Amino acid sequence: MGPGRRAGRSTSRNDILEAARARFARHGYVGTTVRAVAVDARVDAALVHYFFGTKTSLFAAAMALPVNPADVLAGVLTDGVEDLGERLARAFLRIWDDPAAGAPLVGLVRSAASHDEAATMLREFAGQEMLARLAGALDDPRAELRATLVGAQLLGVAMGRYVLRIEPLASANHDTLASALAPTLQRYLTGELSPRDA
Amino acid sequence: MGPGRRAGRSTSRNDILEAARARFARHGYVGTTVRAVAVDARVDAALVHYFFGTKTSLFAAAMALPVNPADVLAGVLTDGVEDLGERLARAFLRIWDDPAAGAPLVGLVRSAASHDEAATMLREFAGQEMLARLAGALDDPRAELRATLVGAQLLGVAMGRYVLRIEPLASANHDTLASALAPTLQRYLTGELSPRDA
DNA sequence: GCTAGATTTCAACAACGGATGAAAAACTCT
DNA sequence: AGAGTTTTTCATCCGTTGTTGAAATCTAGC
Repeated sequence: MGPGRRAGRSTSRNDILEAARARFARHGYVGTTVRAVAVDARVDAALVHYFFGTKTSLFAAAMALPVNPADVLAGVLTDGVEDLGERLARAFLRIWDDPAAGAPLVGLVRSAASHDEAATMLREFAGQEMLARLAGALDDPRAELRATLVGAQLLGVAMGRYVLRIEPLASANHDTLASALAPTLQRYLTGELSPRDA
Repeated sequence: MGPGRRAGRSTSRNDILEAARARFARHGYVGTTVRAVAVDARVDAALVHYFFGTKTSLFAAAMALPVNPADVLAGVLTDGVEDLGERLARAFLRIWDDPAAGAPLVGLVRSAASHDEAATMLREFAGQEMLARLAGALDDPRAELRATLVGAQLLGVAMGRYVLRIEPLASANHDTLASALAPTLQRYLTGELSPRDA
């Protein structure tokens, strides 16, 4: 093709971002190469560096979410604690089932498993930001443990349904799943943690 | 040091295995290099290949579990379905809290997130072997969905407590956690999946 | 049309990773 | 003691990766 700018408006920056999101979601941070992203975007590898500098900042740019989950959580928390389990389950599934938000999240989780920087990213974000806020809304001596139990259940669904795609969980109906999860979350949030408490 | 065999009995093969387990558990398959394993084992990189051939078979050897979880599950399943949630939760935590079995499992999960071969390994093993057996013990039209819900909850605990080490889940007491999880698992196994079923 | 800036490829480098072949040293068995 | 086997390092190969510098081509403002 030869060097030099192409005629017309350039979509390269966006092509690269989309290709990067797909790669990171499928192969994680370490398993994704700048060159492979460039091939997917039909672009030279140097262009990736021209737009984004280093691989790490490309990752950061690609993992930027269209919605801020902390805001979604804040919205869910305003309506009190009574139906919280149900509303939480539905909001969670809605975000993850949306490809625009789901792909970066899958990439983040995949990368967090084997890349320290991504793990820190996820921990600070999900841990400090979201779990702390959830625990703050609870008013219970074991609020933090309750919040992490909720987090563990949702993380498990994220792994099984969206990352590993285990059937029939991966294809399960949105409502069916929400109904199954809601009582679990509600018990972790406000119910008796151990049967002997009753 | 110079080439040639060292005096006395050699522990190198085992040193390499232990170093590999630790590396795979911390950095996953892709993030672990044969050279780093060799350094940890205080051995030349070529020796790793001498003993284990390829990196993939080193991984397979390092991920071999001291106990077969499928057997543990079979044992748990013999005593009927009444207290199954409680027994399942305890057996799960017992295995993962044991370092000898826990390290390979953490390595497997970490690697599964970003390495296709490890993902297949985990899927075939946990999916076909364990979830199918669990579903088979259930006698319910939605047995498979129930089994994967149990799997998702346990996978979430594995990720949060052992892989990402999110507090206070990571340091939570064994019994406290088992008590909190047992009702969830029991409901997924034999309870009403959706509140409207009642 | 000229000039400044933006976009694009090419070529290359330095580091790293998995893997191999050869040679050296120790052990085993007769 | 000698032959064969096992363990060990060294040197090296070859492919891959992140990254950079230079040059070429297009667009925009004057």
